[in-house]
Amino acid sequence: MGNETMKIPQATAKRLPLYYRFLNNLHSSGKQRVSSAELSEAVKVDSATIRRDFSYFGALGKKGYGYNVNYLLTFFRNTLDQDELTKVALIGVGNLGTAFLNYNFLKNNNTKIAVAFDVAEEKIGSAVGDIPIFHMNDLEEVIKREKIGVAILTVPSQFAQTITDRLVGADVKGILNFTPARLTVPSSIRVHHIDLAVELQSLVYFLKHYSESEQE
Amino acid sequence: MGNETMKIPQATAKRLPLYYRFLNNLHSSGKQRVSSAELSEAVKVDSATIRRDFSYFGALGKKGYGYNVNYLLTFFRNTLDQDELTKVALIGVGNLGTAFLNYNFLKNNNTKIAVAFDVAEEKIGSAVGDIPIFHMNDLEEVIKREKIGVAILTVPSQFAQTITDRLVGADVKGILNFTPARLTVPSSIRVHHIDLAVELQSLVYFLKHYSESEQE
DNA sequence: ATCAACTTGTGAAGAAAATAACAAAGTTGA
DNA sequence: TCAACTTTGTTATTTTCTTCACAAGTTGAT
Ligand SMILES: NC(=O)c1ccc[n+]([C@@H]2O[C@H](COP(=O)([O-])OP(=O)(O)OC[C@H]3O[C@@H](n4cnc5c(N)ncnc54)[C@H](O)[C@@H]3O)[C@@H](O)[C@H]2O)c1
Ligand SMILES: NC(=O)c1ccc[n+]([C@@H]2O[C@H](COP(=O)([O-])OP(=O)(O)OC[C@H]3O[C@@H](n4cnc5c(N)ncnc54)[C@H](O)[C@@H]3O)[C@@H](O)[C@H]2O)c1
Repeated sequence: MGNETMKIPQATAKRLPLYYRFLNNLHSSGKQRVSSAELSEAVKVDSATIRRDFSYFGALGKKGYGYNVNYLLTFFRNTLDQDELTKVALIGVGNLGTAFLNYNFLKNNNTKIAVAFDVAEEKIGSAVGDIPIFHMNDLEEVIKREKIGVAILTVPSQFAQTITDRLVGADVKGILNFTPARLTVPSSIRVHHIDLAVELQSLVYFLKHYSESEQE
Repeated sequence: MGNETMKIPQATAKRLPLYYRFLNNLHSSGKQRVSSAELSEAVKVDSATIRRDFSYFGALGKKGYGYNVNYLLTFFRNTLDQDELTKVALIGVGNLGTAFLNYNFLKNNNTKIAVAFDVAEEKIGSAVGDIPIFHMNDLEEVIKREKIGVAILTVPSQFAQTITDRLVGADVKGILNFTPARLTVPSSIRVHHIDLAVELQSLVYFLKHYSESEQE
């Protein structure tokens, strides 16, 4: 109930960046106020869930009025630490890695891919955009020097665990893992798996076994 | 309880492809039997959850023994329809789209990206690997001709909804959406959102607000 | 044969998340 | 100023998912 230090539910935490993005859209389009019902339509989350999510941070809205877009936006910018930059390393500049380097994660964003690593000699020393590519030999040194806190893993899966161990040793706290490998890490390290093949497979499973019925 | 037509929990369904993949690994490495505890260590899912998941399909294991890898593998191959190919279309052959086309989703897999679409003239008519790139003008015709059931969306977000409407019109039943747009679809269509920016943001949020505590 | 060691499958409990429903408060327009 | 309307914040309820814990069956060594 508005206690900033209280831990909010994980499900809520995962929706916050989504809310933030849509509030930015609303702001850009000049909208001054918004109701949970409107927001619900835009982000496809039940309006009661949205009100509940917001309520963990206190009373952000006004009865009979809704939410003030500017106020909410400022609030979330602070809550999501949008003004504090988290530097990210990308390991494995292949198909997927290159796509991420080319993409600008920085739009309305508090994260930046600052450095990349690979083992392919022809890539070392070059850069994608303004992101330099280093050799894996320099991993620990560069990560510590650049104060990298998060790594994106896009290497062949058989190397994922070894590299993870090195990242943990270099004090990286969070890993976004795109390889199919399930990583073993100390409990203080947070890993988010994004398993594209599993996503596609499970979509197909749902289509075959749940058709003509509910949406997720 | 072993009734094949019963709908299993969604959370379970999302884990099935993961189990299948690891069973394949075990099989390849010549393992004959496996316990829920071993599997748990490999896929990072609580062993009770694994036993519960399997139990929705009946009694697949043996007390005191565990599970027979071959039997389980065959069972899941059927359950996941691994022998029936689902053809997939990819829309938007840019950074991300090209990475997916280059990647072989087909390994141990029942899905295949069969066709791709774009609007950039220089890409039309060419191919990535064996996947031809068509013009968006031909979307409906090609999708119907090729009997495409699933689409992967990797276009700029402002075009996502319009293209989605066309996909729905062309009888596509499932969409894997990589754009930040939240799509409006009839309830018979299933959409899985993979929002990479949100994943990165929420990872950062967890690191700042949940550190020194539980894993996901 | 016997028995200690394993490991499943599941009932029961617990935890987390989503949704319903509505009193209370504020807004809007006449 | 007031009445009709809107919309929040929250309490209660429901749903979904996870985990515990253990009886019961199976194995494998002796
Ligand atoms: N591309 C996709 O669409 C896709 C889809 C699903 C999953 N994945 C997974 O993502 C990962 C990367 O896929 P990709 O298609 O980009 O592969 P890729 O082969 O194109 O790229 C891998 C890159 O990692 C580099 N690399 C190899 N060994 C390394 C090491 N020890 N240290 C650092 N870098 C090393 C390679 O030089 C290469 O640049 C794989 O694990 C793959 O399973 C990719
Ligand atoms: N690349 C990433 O790392 C990344 C990360 C997160 C999200 N995304 C999202 O994925 C989507 C694609 O990103 P990208 O980096 O590949 O972009 P991109 O610009 O490299 O590729 C987009 C492709 O879509 C094509 N296209 C444009 N309009 C089209 C239309 N009307 N119909 C069909 N094709 C059309 C373009 O010709 C281009 O080939 C975007 O919505 C982006 O927000 C990408």
